Amino acid sequence: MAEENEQQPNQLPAQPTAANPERKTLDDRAKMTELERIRHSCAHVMATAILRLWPDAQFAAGPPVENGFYYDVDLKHRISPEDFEKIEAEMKKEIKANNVFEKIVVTREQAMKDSESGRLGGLAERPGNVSKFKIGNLEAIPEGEPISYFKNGDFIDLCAGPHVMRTGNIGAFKLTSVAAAYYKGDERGPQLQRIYGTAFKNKTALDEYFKMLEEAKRRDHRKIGAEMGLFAIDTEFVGPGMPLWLPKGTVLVEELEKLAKETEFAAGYVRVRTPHLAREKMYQTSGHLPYYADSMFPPIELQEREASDKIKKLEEQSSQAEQRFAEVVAKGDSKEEFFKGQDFMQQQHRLKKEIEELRKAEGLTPERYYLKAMNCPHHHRIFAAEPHSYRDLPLRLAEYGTCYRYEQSGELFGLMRVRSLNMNDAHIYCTEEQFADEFRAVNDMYLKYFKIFGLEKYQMRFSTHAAEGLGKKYVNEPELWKKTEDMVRKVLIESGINYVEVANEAAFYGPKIDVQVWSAIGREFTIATNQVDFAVPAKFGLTYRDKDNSNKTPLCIHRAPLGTHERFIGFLIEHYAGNFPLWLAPDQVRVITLNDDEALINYAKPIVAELRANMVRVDADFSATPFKAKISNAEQLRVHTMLVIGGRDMEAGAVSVRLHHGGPQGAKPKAEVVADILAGIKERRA
RNA sequence: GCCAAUGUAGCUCAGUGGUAGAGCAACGGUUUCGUAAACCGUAGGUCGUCGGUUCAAUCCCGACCAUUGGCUCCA
Repeated sequence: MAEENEQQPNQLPAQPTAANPERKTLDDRAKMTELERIRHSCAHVMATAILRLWPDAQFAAGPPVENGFYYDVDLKHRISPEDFEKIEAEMKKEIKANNVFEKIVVTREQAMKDSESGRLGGLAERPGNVSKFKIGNLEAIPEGEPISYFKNGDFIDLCAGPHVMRTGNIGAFKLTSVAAAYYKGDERGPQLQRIYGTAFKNKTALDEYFKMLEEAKRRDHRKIGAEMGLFAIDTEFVGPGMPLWLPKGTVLVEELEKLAKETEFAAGYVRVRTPHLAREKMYQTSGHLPYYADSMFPPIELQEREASDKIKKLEEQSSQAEQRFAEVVAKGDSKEEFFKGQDFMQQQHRLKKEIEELRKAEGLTPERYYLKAMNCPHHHRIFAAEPHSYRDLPLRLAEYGTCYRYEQSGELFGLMRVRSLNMNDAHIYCTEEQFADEFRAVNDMYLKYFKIFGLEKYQMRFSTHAAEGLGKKYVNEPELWKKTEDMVRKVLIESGINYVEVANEAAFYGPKIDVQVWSAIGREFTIATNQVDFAVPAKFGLTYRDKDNSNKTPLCIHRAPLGTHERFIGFLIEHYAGNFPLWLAPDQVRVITLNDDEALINYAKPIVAELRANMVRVDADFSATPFKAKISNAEQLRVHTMLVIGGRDMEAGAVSVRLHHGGPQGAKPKAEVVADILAGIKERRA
């Protein structure tokens, strides 16, 4: 299904994610590296160990993954990290035994029989404990493909291999975590326990891996964000997933917006602004509600229309009945009073029911407003606000729009996955003839940005629809799908962009191209997106007047090359490990005097003033604090450029430059230094 | 939302069934120094929240909230 282009060396190969293990072909398996074989074998050893401790365990799938391996197990006992030591001890025994991984080719009938007896994925036959997941795996093997077992010691597993020769070939391993996972990744299916581990050729490589993880933690955007005072997430008062940008983080936000505004202005975009809310009708019309409602915050409901006199009258009667009932209850407890009370109660009940029915009949359902989860419908209404001629097209509407998405609680992740987000959004309305050029221009813009940020490790992913999703996941326009997908593919091929094509991942309104990047800890994210929309403009009745005086529906390109501030900045923090280039650095320059000598301060002050007058983010440390400490403070803040001033500099009309992480650069004439700083910012030097 | 782990001062972390400590940061003072951390002192905590067990809970138990690692989902 995934059709792969040639990979550039700087791009990662497309990999099935842990979530969606594509069934490997025998060809793929033959290509498994030695490390992957070690890890796959280690998964078998782990299963062996788990069975010795809990013989009734049922195993599903246990492949090698990017940094190790896992095995999904169904087991009554909840495996927790406390159990790891026990399991690892059993694993060590199995490795020490140095059992051979023996391949046994069998018939489908034999495999089915061994599944039913519980033998597969077990140490022995387990009557009454059918290897149910192995049956599922067996059924997934195409007719004609050979069926094999791998056996180490008593453990026999349905497995196509390949493995290492002996369990003793597994050099070093460690169990790392336990998680819930659905069988075959299907939410509706049974939930299994997924035990993760990792394995390497030897202990040194294993230690190196954990050292690397520690390194990665150090550049985690959540850690650096706190250290540098970039953002805060106040879950108690603001809410989870809704970051607050602190002053220094706001610098990053505004620098990115500045970059986007300049770039988009040059590319012929116009800017618009839209509210954060819209009526329910907006999302009914756009078609988002049926596809997207789960990801949106629940609506704000307003009672806008007034009820009819008839309802008002009934409501009055109802409240009177309620009052009388209360009076009766308060008065006494005679039989007569009791029945009277019953009457009022029944009366009220009847009235309420009648009122409810009337409200429904009169269409008095409350008016609903939704927080916008995307900007496109608003932009569509901007298009609709004025009549358009083919001469106006392409019309490129840009906005850093604020959106709100109700992401599931377990999905939130620092700045990378949030509930309030600012999107580098724009919608390009164009004719079919203009489409290819516009689409290409958008791709060029991506590449321009990536160059500025030195972004080298990314993957372009072209997501197309799947026929079986038409009318459900995707708008039911089979011909339009084909046509637009062909157009996009053509542009991609023509512009020589390397990409991976993935079926059944498109937006509901059209195919898209996502740019995937990886966070410091290896998690994958879409950093930018570019989508074609051939469906929604028509739903809003958007048209332009063409040359032949007919009304036509424009195509729409959604694009967000800088993604969202939240994710993009989260990514940049990790990309630069907090050591931002001068133009982005929240603290660009700090002027530091050797001591608090008045002459030095008087020499330094005009330099600070000149830089500030040129919009440089500069501050000064003229304090009596020991000089080395002043340097250290500035380094810890990650101030990009430190201008150090002592007596020698003053006499020479110079300043000594020190760069964060770059060390002392020596003394230079102050005018030269100032000019260089200003140029570096203006050029957005790396 | 699901599974698991975690939650002690602004940060990094100790700690105990008898109502809490260290380093850094902050604040006050001393210190006058050429490229990553001077010295002394002060202040700072309902030990995530709520409930339970107990004479007594930060510690044991439960629920909830949040974060983290995964799953599902996604910019």
